[in-house]
Amino acid sequence: MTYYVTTPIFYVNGSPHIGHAYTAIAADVIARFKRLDGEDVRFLSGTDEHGQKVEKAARDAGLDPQAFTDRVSAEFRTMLTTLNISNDDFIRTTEPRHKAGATALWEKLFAAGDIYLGHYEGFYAVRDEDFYGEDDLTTLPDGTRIAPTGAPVEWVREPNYLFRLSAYQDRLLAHYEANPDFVGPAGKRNEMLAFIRGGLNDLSVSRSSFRWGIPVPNDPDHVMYVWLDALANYITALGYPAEDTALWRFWPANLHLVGKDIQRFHAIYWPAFLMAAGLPVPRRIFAHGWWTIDGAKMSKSVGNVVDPHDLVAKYGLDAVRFFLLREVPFGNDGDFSHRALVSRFTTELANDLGNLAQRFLSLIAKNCGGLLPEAGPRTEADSELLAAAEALPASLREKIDRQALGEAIEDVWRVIRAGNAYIDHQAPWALRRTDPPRMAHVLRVLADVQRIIATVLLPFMPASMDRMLDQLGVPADQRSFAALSVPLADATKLPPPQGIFPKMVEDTDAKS
RNA sequence: GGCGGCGUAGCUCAGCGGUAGAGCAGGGGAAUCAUAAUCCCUUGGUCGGCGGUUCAAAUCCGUCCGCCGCUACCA
Repeated sequence: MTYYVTTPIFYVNGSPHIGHAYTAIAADVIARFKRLDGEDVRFLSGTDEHGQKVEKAARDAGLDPQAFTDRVSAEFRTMLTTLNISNDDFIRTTEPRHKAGATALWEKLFAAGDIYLGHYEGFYAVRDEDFYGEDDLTTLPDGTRIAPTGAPVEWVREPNYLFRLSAYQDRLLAHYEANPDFVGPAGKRNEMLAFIRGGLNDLSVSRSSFRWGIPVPNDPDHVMYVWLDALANYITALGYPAEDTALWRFWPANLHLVGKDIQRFHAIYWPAFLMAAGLPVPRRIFAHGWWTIDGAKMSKSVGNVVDPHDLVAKYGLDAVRFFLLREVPFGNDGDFSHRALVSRFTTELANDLGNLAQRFLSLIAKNCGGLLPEAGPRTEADSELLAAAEALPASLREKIDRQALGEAIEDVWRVIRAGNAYIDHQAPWALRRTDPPRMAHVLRVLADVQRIIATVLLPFMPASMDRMLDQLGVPADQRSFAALSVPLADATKLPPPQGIFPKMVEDTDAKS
């Protein structure tokens, strides 16, 4: 089975922050999980590089738009590398393949009669080069209206191409009805439905007030409005309009992962564009929440914007990946703080998971000559623990399929806690005297359980769990769910145990 | 204003018709293999207020209070 998962393409008018990192990590976990589960996976990320804001940001930076986007796009690529994101492709909307595909999509919609020449009108602030809604405006005592920025606005009317969104209201509703899982989380789905039921207006899909965009076919005065351009990336990266290529098998996407602020574009406009183009729509769109920092909204003016590179440098990549997905039910908003991260790391990674491995591995090293012990007859307690571990791949699959990443981690932790209880109750250090074969068996049960734990956690913490599997003597080509059915060879030589998650040393003088 | 959601132990949350649960934090004990890490037991809640339906309500309905989201062209 194919599985196609995407991040949004990141808008290059600013540098990467924790929000971008969050989307990328979550999508990466899902992509890695599906690969581990034997699926044929395509994982796409990229950058969204057109539009007035980019044009302006480039001008402010004293660069031409292409040079500017080259630079910022590279920052996002670097972020993905830093975060160990396993995307198969990275698309930029300024690439020829994208421009060609987006142009083809436009032509298709135009030919179908769903794009027509009309006009867009609204309150426009020349100083801000931006349109404003009536609700945003303030009327001064002398009757002039001003934007929130203080800039005076005027009513302008601009010729524009419009997309016949209104014609798709019923088809969208029917699709939502027939596919209850089309949009997640459920609350967001209701918002989308309410929006559609409220009536859809046609959508302006071109602009003539700036130049930095893909030219509208046969009308060079216009460029495509950024959303039509941007959303098309999900198919242009598969080679659209060519539908006979090897990559096209991945369409429709299984999952568009997005931030909650851009959900409407993905859950309403994008399916309508696809319907108009005669293409199947994505199977699911899931919106995740936002992070506050120490309880405060992240903003440039407050100066609390978190740079992913700084986080990784300070805490280590897998600690960050784990924290972001563990701390909060996926889909909810969360709060990031040093204290919370360190607490999660210490109790769950160091004490629960890391220490469990260290406990039985050091016993194997000392009492079994560092060789993986043989299994013996099972007691009820053995079977119970093993069964709980063996159930993990299936239970995680179900949770990953509804993007319940936090619940998936919780499932694993239940087994980890059971593992710590098991080793305490079995007390292999006492069996060493009284019943050495039973001791060997207990240690083997723990090794087998830990192997499953480390395997199912690979998508979340790839580098750390690879090291844990090294410690368990699992060959590099035996790290998949399918491989779990093949037991490790008895007497496999294990390397000397080494802590995977050494505790973070708190800087007691952090203020200086 | 309209539509929707939430309010459960100190904290973060699960439960969504059958007389309250998890993790963390707090208290007591055990063990000593281990990153002084673990395990066992335990304190703690009139499940936002008030009414109603029901043999039975965090769980359904109404209402009030308090938060939050969406309400179109702004990634």
